[in-house]
Formats: sequence, structure tokens, C-alpha cells
Amino acid sequence: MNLFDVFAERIRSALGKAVPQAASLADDILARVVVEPPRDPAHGDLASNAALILAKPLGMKPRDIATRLAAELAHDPEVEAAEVAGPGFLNLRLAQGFWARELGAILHAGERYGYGEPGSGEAVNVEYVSANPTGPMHVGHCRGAVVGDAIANLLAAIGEAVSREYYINDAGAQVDALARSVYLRYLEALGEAIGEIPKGLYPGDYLVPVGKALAETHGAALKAMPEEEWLPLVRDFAIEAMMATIRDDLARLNICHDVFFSERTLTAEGNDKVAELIDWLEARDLVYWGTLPPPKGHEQDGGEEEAWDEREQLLFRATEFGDDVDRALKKADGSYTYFASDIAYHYDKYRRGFAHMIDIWGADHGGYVKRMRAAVKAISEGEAELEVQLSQLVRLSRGGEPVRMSKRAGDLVTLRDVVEEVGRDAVRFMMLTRKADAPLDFDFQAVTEQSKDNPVFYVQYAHARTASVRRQFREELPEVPLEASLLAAADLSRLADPGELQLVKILCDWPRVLRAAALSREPHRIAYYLYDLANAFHVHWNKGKESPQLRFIKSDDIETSRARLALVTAVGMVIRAGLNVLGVAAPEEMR
RNA sequence: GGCCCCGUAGCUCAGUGGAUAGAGCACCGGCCUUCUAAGCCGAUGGUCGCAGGUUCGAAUCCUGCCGGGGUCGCCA
Repeated sequence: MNLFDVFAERIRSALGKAVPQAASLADDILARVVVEPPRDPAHGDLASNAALILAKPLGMKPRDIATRLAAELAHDPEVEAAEVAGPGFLNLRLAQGFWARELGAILHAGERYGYGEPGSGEAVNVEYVSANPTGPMHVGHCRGAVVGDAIANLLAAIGEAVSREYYINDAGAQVDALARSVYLRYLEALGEAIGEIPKGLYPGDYLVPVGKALAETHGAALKAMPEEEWLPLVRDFAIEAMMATIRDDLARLNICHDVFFSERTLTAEGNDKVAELIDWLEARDLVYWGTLPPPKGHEQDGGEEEAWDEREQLLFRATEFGDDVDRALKKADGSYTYFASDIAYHYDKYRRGFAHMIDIWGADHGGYVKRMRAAVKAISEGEAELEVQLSQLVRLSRGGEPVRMSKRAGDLVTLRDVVEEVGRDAVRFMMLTRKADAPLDFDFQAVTEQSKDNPVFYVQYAHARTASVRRQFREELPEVPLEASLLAAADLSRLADPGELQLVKILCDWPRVLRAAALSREPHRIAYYLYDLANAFHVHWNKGKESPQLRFIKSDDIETSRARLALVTAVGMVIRAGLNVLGVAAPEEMR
């Protein structure tokens, strides 16, 4: 429990003594009582809204409640002063030594500080990336990949049992197109002139080596076969090759999934899980044959619009679960829609024990959210929940000039290009500096800049500086041990400078920030927190230029130096913890 | 037209029920021959898109509107 929750609890128990009739209050009202760090430091160390929340249910004036609470809390040995302010805020100023004790506790907790008990949470399945296996990953995939990975890290950090999953779309028409494209490259590798790659196929050069490899494995054997024979062979080979590329791309971003789930396994011969699913739905009267109304826009001023074919098809009753229309499960040719397989896939996840699923999709799939959530509700009979996080576009630029991405193959900026140019850390951090549902600007030049204006650098540099201080201690005061647990025993009350106390307070906020970021699935909060912490550290460091007595090492005062080393160590630890959640390295030095 | 997201300082964005709405950049002013390199300190700057509503209290929640983006049958 973090210190804010601890004090919220103390306020609730003080309430019982201060206002006896509060015993009858409902839990959900008491739950709204929170303790937070006040925005204005003049308001003390902690602020609570308790009196404002409880005024109405208790039929009392907020300031009266606050005054009674203040009188009660004044007895708390850790509270130096309790004041009523504004409309009825309760502001607490904590006793001398409180922050020193908190810092000691942080150092004792060590690398686990702020983290939840592993396994204390529920099982969560996070599905992200799931790029089609038809080519290498491009920048468009990048943000969703990083956001998904960071969300998975966040949930794991607060103790949930996270499974990271990738759904391979290896069943549709597009993998047949891939196979045909690779077949052409295969013929090319055998010395045939193939001319231009026909429309509808994949023209990218990245398939050339796949064609060559195919030629090496099979020689000219495939040439003699009819398409229905070579196609499955080539398809498997191509998918395998593309997935190898994609896994490699992901590894460059430090992303590693636990499960790669193949769409094709859902419709394997003799084990058609989609058919089973449809039977299951049918048994519950959740599918029917019917026609859908044409969408708006089609019925208006005809002319250029394509005609609306009214067709009877197999529909899922999505509207019973909150969707706007019922959704098709089979195409005109009788094959399953993507949606049908996707339901079967989520059904499989549910049966594997995940009542909580999170999918990370590109914003262009936003229109798909309602039907999938509806489907998950249906297949779990209301027991499971699907949460969808959409990630918006990234606008690329270089030195302020937009980077154009034409549709022509070869012009695509691949993920690999980006990582090679700017580095994994910069890519990951920058992708997490905005709320996922807002578009993001990514400037190749700006993110590699080594200056204060680049947040990645700024935060990493702060960490490197903590490491640098520790190296200097080893040289100058070798008798001082560097282990966090031993530093906790230093006389931390010697940390009295406002800059030092400010740092301790920010460190105390870490568990709260981590938890809030995890619960709201907003990794960008971690990036902002780290920026603030790094900023406070750099500011304090700079003060040492003007005021040498504030420097961390005072060779004539070992006890104070130890206390400061303890602080620096804790700052480094928390920055590292935050960067770990973002999947960004915490370097010991910047070169 | 339906649905989803966005609208906060000149620019890029934090802030989702609390006190006087914050940061970076840009601009302006000062400092910096340092031993802690990748500068420092400060000032200016806002009708939180608009209008209602809920609330003791709204940038935050609800309704409507305006503006921008995405998406909209059997594609994946």
C-alpha cells in the first residue's frame, strides 16, 4: 500500500471518532475519499477531499467535518500539522523525519519498489502487433507494438499474470497473394523473366530472397506442378519466412510474445473450430439467415455509388450485445469472414482461461470494436470482457519536413529502418510520449538529438548521472558501501535541502503513478513521470554548481555524503524501474 | 448520414470531479573561462472550440452544436 492509501485509511478511521454518525456511511462513498500530493507545495505534504465528499451524506458543512478531522489527525505522531483550507480541504504537513523514513523504505524495497505482488492479479491476455505475415513490419505497426508491449509490462508490474499474444492472419486471400508473389520470385530465381509484378500481388524486393531460398530447396520441381499443388507448399514456406522476419523485427524493438496463434489452425481439416463455434452460437439462437439494410450513403443520390446487392447471409446477432447491426459470418462463396475466425479465436482465448482480454489495434480498425466486444460477451455468456485500445497514426518527419510514404513498394519505411536510424530506445520512448489515441509526431532528427530538448536523452542522462555519482563514491569514499539495502541505514534526516526533499517526494509518488498508468492503460504517464523526476534531479544537480555544499560528495562529511548517495541511488532505481516498464534501457553512462 | 477519436498558451502536448489550469519549444531579459560536458536562471503568454445542464465545486461528467481526423456492406 502506498503512503497516500495509508493516510486515506487513517482519515477513514479518524472519521469514526470525529463524526460518530459516519459509521453508517456506505462503502462506495468512503471509497471516494482520496489523499493526494497537493499541487501547491504551500498546502503541505498531503491533501484530502474527505470533508467535501462527506458533507452531503452527513448533512454537515464541509469545513466543520474538516475541522474535526484535523483535530483527530493532529494526534497522529507522523502528522505535524493538520489544517483546513479553502472550501474544506484537509491539508496535512508531515512530521520531521517522515520523508527520511519513506526513503529508507524505498531503498529496502529495492528494485521491486512500487511493483505489485507477482501473481496477485488476474490473468490477462494482451494481443498486439498481429501484423499480416505478408511482409516486414513497417512504421505503421510500430506504435501499436510498443504501446501493447508497454501496457503488458504495466499490468505485469502491478502483479497481473500477463500473456502476450500475436494472432497470425495466415488464412485469408492475402496469403494466397503472398504465395503467388513468392512463386514469381521463385521463377525469377530460376532465371525466368517475370516482368512487372501484377497488380494485387506483393511487389516488394523483400520477397526476392524468399524466392531464391525456395529455388534452393525445391529446385525446379515446383514448375512442373499445377497451381493447386504448389500453392499450399509455397504459401507455408512464405509465411514461415515472413514470420521469421517479423519476429526479428520485433526482437529489434525488444518485443517478445509468449504465444503466436495461427488463424489457419482454426479451420484445419477435420478440426474446424469456426464451424464448431457457429454450431455453438446456433444452439443458442445467436445466428440466423437474413439480409442487412444498406448502409447510409448508399441509398442517397445513386449514380457514382456502387449498387447495393441485397443478399441473404449467415448473421450473428451482434445487436443483442450492443452492436449497431448484425454481422456476417460467411461470405458469398461460403467461406468464413474474418470476423467469424476472430470470434473463434477469442473463444479459444476464453477457453484457455482468459476472462480478461485486451486487444491493441490501429485506429483504422475502430469500427470493428463494437462487434468484437459483442462477440466476446456472447461467447463467454457475459463472463469475459474484451477491452480494445486503439493506437493512432504516427506522422513522420525529418528536420520538420514530412517524410512521404507512397504506396509504391520499396518506398515504405520499415520498422527496421527506423530502429537502425534512431535506435530502439528512442523509438520506444517517443512512441510512448503521447496518449495512444492521439496522433503522434515523430521527427527522425529530433529523437536522436543529444540535448535537453530530447526527453529520451534527458531521462537516460539523469540515470547515467546517478550511476556517475556512484562511480565517484567508489573512488573518493571507498569505505561507503553502495548497496541500496545498506544505504537505507544512513542518517537520512540529513537530507534537508528543499531540492533533496522534493526528490524524495517525487519518488514516493512512483507507486501511485505506476498503478494509475496500469489501470488506465496509459503508459505515457510513466514517460511524463520520468521526465519530471529527471528534471528535478538535473535541477538539483545544477544547484551544486552554484552551491558546492549541495554536491553529493562532501569528503569532509561522510555521514551526509552517505545520505545523499542513498537518495541518488533511489532516484536511479526508480528511473530504472520506469524505463523498464517502457522497455527502454537505463544506461550507466552516455557515450 | 451513423459510429469512434481529437479540440487546452504562438507551436507540440500534460492535466479526466477539487484550491490561483501546467510543461517543453519559440519569443524576451539576465548569467555562463565550468571541473557535476552535452548550459543555467527568470519573465511574458490561456474565453480549456461554443451553448446549455448536473454538482458545494467542471478543462474533466451529461445533452446539443461547430471544427479536424478515422471508419462505415461479404477486405484483413
